[in-house]
Amino acid sequence: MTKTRNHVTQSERTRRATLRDVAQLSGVSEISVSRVMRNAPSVSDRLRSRVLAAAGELGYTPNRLAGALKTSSTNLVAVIVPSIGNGVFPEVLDGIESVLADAGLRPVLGITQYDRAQEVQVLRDMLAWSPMGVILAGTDHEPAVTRMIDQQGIPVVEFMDIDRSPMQSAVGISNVKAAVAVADLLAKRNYKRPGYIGAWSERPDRSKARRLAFEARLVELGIPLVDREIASVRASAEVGAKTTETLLKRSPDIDAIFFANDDQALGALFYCQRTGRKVPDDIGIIGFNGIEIGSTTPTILASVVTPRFQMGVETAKLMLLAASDPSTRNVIDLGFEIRLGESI
Amino acid sequence: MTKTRNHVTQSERTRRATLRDVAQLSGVSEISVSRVMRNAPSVSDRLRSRVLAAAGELGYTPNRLAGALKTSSTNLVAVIVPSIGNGVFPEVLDGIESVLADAGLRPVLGITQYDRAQEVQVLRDMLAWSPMGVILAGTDHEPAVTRMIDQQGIPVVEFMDIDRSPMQSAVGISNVKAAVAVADLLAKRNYKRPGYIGAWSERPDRSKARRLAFEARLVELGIPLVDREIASVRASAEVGAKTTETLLKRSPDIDAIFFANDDQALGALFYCQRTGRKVPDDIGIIGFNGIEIGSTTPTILASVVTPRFQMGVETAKLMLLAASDPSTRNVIDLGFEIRLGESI
DNA sequence: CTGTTAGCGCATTCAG
DNA sequence: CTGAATGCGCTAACAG
Repeated sequence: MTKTRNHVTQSERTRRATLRDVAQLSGVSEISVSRVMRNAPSVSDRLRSRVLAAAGELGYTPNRLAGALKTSSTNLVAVIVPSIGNGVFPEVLDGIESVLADAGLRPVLGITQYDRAQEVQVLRDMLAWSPMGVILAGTDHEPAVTRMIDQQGIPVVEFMDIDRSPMQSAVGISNVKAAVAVADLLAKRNYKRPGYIGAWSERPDRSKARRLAFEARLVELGIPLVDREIASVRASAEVGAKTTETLLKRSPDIDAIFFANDDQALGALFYCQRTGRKVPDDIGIIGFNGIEIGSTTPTILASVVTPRFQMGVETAKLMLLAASDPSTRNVIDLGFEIRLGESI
Repeated sequence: MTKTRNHVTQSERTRRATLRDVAQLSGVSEISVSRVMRNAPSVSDRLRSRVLAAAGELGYTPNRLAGALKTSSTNLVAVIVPSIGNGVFPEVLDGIESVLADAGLRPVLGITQYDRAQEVQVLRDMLAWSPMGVILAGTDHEPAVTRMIDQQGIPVVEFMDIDRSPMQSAVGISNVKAAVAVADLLAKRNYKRPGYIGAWSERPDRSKARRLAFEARLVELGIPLVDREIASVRASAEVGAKTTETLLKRSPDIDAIFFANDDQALGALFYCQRTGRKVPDDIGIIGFNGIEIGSTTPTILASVVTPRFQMGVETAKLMLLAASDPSTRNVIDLGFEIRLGESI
């Protein structure tokens, strides 16, 4: 009669309800409760309602650890990004989360601080939870990353740039194309002495790839780069002002600057305003990312506008697709748009 | 001799290695492998190295689902915030993650879109994973939230404001004190006709509480609020410019505006600059949060600077403390600082 | 220091 | 449509 379970000595008040509790209260088998909770087919309405009543009474919540152990599949998605405090990743994450949430999936967050070794660590830790998929920033990873993901046999979607070929699928823009487009724009606007400013020692590498493409194109156009300045610290408006000052002091004849990000570009814009340099007459400024504030400044900031939220959305959609069809191999180029603004 | 496990029919190539595999290869018991993997005490160096060799060879990774099912404890922390795309939360999250990561804990992300019902849903879903703790934004939640967390008996830390009493512990600033300080500042600077601008229909409630405290204090000071404008959409610089235009058209004699956020305040600053209004001579502007760009504008934006990264750090630290001592009940007031800038 | 036993809570067989 | 048996992979609690 009574189930073989007499060690009910421990304080029952605090114990979480299980399938068995619901089964006993409603007088059905555990498996029937399981079926009801999962909305599995083949359950009579009568049984269903009895079970739901009992579950409600006990405040039963399925223990996903147990379910996942059995099925070895979870609704967790490992999302690994280099940073989160500022910059572009929060907006991408927002897009990712909005799609995942609608599909009943949960992002588990990992941050690498732009450190490839940390990416491996974080991924290893997350894979121990058997996530149903992995989302990574960039397409440049340690071999161990590829190996570990292959071994688990789960989908992976990489987002940001699509200049390298991804492990499976990727969503992003071509940084090379963007760099070329900016160089072409500078040429078209008759700038002759271009400069470049970056930050954070060009972490991640894709910003360096972008710069190299920019410089290469300038050479082709016959207006080679005059000078560049790469800050060692993270990008910010203040750093933008400082690097601009440094660069212009060293190479006063620079007539346009391409910035690796809008934070620095805005700092430069304000710096020029304070020091009486006319933008774009004395110096042209163009940034990267197209952050919102730049479109409201008295001199609207020129910038390469990247579709960050949408990038997250498409990334998550691709994850969903790959979940239902593991053979999915897509590369989605979302393209970019150049906001000309008034600073170039 | 051979373990009772002869259904090794399924493709072995793809199966993930388990404790048993490592145990068999290294010729020890499963529990010994377990102890080695967890760095448990009482393991001889010889055994340890043998096990590690075998584990390495097999590429063994512990399955945390199984471990967690057994111990009913995880290294997951549910982190639930209203939004992530912009604003203050990414920076707080950054602080949270940095501390959690060092402690071997992983944030699982939930986003509520400022919807209390969604907060309940998301929390319920996350609790099914038996997180070791919960971190929530704000101190205003559905009763179900409190009930569910109490029932699980896990620590919860709330961050942002500390004007209400928290479920257990909280980290943040007093929005009331901040509002009073701004009102006092306006009085001291001899502004007589103050206005207020907010956005997003005052979601979350704490921004409304801040406004009400601001208005109440103004009455005490004898300079009651002249007019206010609350946008229904999310805050942005563009919205800041528009709401400012609306407000000033309706109440042209306003001589200072307190903004619910710096995005709108910056938009206002640029708007005034474009339309020839002198800041702060014609109109004073003060924002909220102290975002970095505001400190580099030609007219430096006055703002209430909130310690967002540190808020995340202290929140996570409190979570760690509560994990080791469940009786922890702390409220940490991080305070704020008013950056006077040049706009007020 | 090392091993044996016995589940954690659920879902996949396979029978009725 | 419903149920009984079995084990996912790991680890506490005990031996030895």
